[in-house]
Amino acid sequence: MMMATASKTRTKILDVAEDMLRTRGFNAFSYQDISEQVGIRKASIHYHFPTKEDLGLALLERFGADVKNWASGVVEKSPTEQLEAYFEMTENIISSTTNICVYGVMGTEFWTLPEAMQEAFKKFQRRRDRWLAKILEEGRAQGVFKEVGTPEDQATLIAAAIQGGLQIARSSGEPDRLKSVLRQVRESVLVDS
Amino acid sequence: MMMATASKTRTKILDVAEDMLRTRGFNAFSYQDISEQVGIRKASIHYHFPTKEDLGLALLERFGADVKNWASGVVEKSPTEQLEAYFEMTENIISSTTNICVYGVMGTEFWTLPEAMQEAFKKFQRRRDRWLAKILEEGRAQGVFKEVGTPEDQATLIAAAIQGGLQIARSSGEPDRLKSVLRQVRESVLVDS
DNA sequence: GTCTATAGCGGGATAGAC
DNA sequence: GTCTATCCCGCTATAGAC
Repeated sequence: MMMATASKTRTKILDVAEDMLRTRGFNAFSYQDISEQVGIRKASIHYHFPTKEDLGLALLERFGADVKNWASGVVEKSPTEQLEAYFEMTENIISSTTNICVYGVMGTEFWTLPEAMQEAFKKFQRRRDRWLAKILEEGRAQGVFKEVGTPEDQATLIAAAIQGGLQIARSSGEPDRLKSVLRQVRESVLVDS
Repeated sequence: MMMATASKTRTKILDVAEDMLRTRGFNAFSYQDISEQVGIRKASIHYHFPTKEDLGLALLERFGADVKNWASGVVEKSPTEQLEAYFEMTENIISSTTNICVYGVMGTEFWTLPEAMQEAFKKFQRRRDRWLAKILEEGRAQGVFKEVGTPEDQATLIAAAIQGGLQIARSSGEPDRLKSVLRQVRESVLVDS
């Protein structure tokens, strides 16, 4: 498998860009912003990522790999545990107070993104939805999840609720409202909760 | 009650700005964009809204009035009918395919907005949540809604799910996924659905 | 109220030295 | 790989004529 070279500077740039993407959105940070936090001049960033679109695609690629990695780390667990692990990961996002999930940011900015990023994002999003639907099917088969509508519908609800919940939690100044969402989702999924 | 003068041009500017806010976000449209659609020069827009922050605040003020108006139009209906009316309004947003709700846009762009807009948005958002919670309480009292967690938690879930659902529906290119969300929400709220 | 003209800034991006 | 210097563009905003 081809792997993009992961120099230290390149990684640092991606780290900083990811953080700003999550707090401000893709269009609201600049090469100048990155350069200040990384400690190199903005022209140097163009060496690693010629255009901002390249940077955005690299971010999406890395997100994809991170998610895959995370999923393979919990794949042996039970459906209930996998769902709880997913909730926990969600709560970690909000713990840095200003962050929200990539899905929400790009879902909102969607029509302002370069076409290649739109396509990459669609695939990225589809993977999440399929993963969720699969977990739900397994849980239903094992009798630990409620049968409420199709697994696909339920997966969409969960993804949507978490995505919106993160936004509400951070923009209302009440981070605990994400917990409200997770409580409700849990009740709607788990048998005898 | 003080009413900002609503000249025709001013209204037209707000209409165009609202549309672009919903499709692209607050930071991703310019006075130039507005001027092209309204048919006047961009300098003229500054006569009506000296700064972009003024324009943003005017938009939020109008949203508030619109919502109030809408709510007073359904206030006599039953909780179930009010909730259905709310769902229907949501579906109307997505019918123009590229639009999403203001809550989602500003929730995402939150930390890039001028402080006055952040405050105005918080209040705007709080009103929606209180409205939803009140409907849920009434429905429970009348025995037509399920008692799942607190009304506040459930209101947050519904708001979050719809907000996220609109984003997923439009960025996945499958507008019907909003329907999935609404189906699931309906099932989680209505008794014997 | 709308216009032309322009200031002033910050954005993405490139050239070429080191 | 990183630097300085620079280009071109679009943005918000203002000045002043009409």
